[in-house]
Amino acid sequence: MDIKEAIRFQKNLAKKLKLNWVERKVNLIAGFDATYKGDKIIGSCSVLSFPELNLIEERVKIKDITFPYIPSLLAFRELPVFLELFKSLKNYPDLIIIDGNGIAHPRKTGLATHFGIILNIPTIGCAKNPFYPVEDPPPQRGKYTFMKNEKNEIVGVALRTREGVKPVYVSPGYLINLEKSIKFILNCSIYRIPEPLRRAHQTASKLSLEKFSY
DNA sequence: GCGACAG
DNA sequence: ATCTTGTCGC
Repeated sequence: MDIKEAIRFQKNLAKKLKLNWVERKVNLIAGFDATYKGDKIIGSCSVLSFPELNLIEERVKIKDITFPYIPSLLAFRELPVFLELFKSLKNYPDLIIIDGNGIAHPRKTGLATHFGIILNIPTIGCAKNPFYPVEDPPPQRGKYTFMKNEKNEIVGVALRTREGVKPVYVSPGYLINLEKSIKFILNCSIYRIPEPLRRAHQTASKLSLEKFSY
């Protein structure tokens, strides 16, 4: 898969995009994150109960890096590890939060959206930095400002998950709308980063510190 | 052509 | 993302 093929793949993938949330009970939410160590990528997944946010299951997986980091093509770098992690889960999550963007992406197929379409599961993108410029929201928890793409369409928000702390950048991934995405991210957040993601990140970075991690 | 640009 | 410990402050 080269760059041109990847972009073509995304354009085709975008045809399958759906953002309708089917109302139902959410009991398990999983977070997926990745960190890097030399020529390896360490993927991690944490499954938490909702709304209690207790850790139910956790998986980690180390693989060789097979694609460079190119903005807008992050999925081709991180998705392989995530797919393996997902298959290894014994507890099937009702919703997934991904460290990255959903439709806040030039072709509306950020990592979270790509992931959701491939696995046919609801996903939300939650990034630590914005893909598009966005105004900072008021300092109170729960406040947000809209993020627009190059066509001036609203594709996400800068959301304050904690009083006076830098916001996170939320965009729907697949099978969920923006309002529900905001609601779930807020209900999962104790600190700045929503718990499922925070736990996955902790586990991945902890493993990357091991002397022998292959 | 130049600068921007998730992890 | 990564190179990296302690420290100041709510």
